[in-house]
Amino acid sequence: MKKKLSIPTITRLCMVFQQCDELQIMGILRVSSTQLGKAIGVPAHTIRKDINCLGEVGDTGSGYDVARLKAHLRRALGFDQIRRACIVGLGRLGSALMDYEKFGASGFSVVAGFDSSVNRIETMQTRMPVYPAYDMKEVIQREAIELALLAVPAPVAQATADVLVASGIRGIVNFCPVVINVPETQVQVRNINVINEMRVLSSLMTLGE
Amino acid sequence: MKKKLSIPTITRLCMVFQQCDELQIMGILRVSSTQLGKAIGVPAHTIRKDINCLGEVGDTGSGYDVARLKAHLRRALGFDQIRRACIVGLGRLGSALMDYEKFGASGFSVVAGFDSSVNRIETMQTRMPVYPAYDMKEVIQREAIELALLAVPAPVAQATADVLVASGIRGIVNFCPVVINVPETQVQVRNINVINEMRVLSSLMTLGE
DNA sequence: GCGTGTGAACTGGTTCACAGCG
DNA sequence: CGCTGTGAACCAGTTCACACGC
Repeated sequence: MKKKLSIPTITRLCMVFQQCDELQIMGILRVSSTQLGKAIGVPAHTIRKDINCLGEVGDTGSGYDVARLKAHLRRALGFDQIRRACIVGLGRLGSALMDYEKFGASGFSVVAGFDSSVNRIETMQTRMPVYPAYDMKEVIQREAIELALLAVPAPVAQATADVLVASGIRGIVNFCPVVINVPETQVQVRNINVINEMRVLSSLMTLGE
Repeated sequence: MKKKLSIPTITRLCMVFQQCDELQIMGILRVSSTQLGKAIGVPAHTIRKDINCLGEVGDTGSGYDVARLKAHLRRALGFDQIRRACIVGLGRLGSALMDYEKFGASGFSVVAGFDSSVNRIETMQTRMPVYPAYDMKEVIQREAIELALLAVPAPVAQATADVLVASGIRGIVNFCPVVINVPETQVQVRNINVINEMRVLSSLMTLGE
């Protein structure tokens, strides 16, 4: 029974996908909603509802076949093709991301880095091509890059995002602690705001729940 | 009219708090819900509802006094005292976080770093004290550290979290792509999962909305 | 008229309960 | 008997609409 996927559902299904990967590596063939729920920290009902959105996948009475579940998720979430990505802003965070080797195993291929400071680029020892900011549009189009990890200083975040949009990028993970404005029909955005998460955490700590 | 704060509400209020800071720096004294909403990317209704949870704060008809609003938020969210934090795991991400100077201006004081690799610690040039992992409990208690940024490799995340809990930590920002289990009544957790965010983004891109 | 405060309506996601199958 | 699939019940957060004050 196919249904439209809500964002919380998508988020959880992505985690289920990850779990399937790990289960497969461990050689486990079948898994129940209870086990999945435990692994990703949500009740079993929720998992079942979520998985149901993809149509019937489980064998009633005996859980899910890991390989089959993973295949369904791959198609439903669009993980068939690997996505070409770039990192914009090579300060501490940007270069940490550049060194993060897990991208490859996750269906992403980070093929370029950009920074406005030529010095920084020159002193950077890396196997990934790095370009000055003014080449952004050209490189993104030439390399068919679909998504960007935006890790520039907050004051230039919007301007940089504008260039990304003009370059035809389709998705942005925004690490800057400001809201960026993009045409929502063309470009998807996810925000990761470390300071805000810390503040929320701090509030939860004082509120005691 | 005081009400209990939901997590989405807290998240937005933290962003409003941040906005107040910036407005103050710019010397702006008053702000409307419309302006705030635009700045943090949510409709004005929502902002008003959120702010209302703190009791009456705005002057009917003429928006909010920035200083007063900020003061209310500070008290309601518990930003009076600065929180002592530590960074656990000094790989690329951990050390990037260590260099992130914005913490100070945000009410946090990062007073220690921990890593299991002694080599890494020795070759690290930094003004922040860095300790081997086996000193974690002792240092956390001695330094009265309340929260931790957990950036260790995924396989040791749970074990490390257990030590943090045993050390009496009160909050964890978990950067590892696994769910960590902690006694929820004592310790608050917020997860930041970069790979999962990228996957969600990718799904949204294929689903075209 | 603009902007806040707030109760009422609504929407949609989560939780429950149970039928059905291995 | 355990586990999935699913319709129904529930609940929470969001959105709306309007009264009141500047």
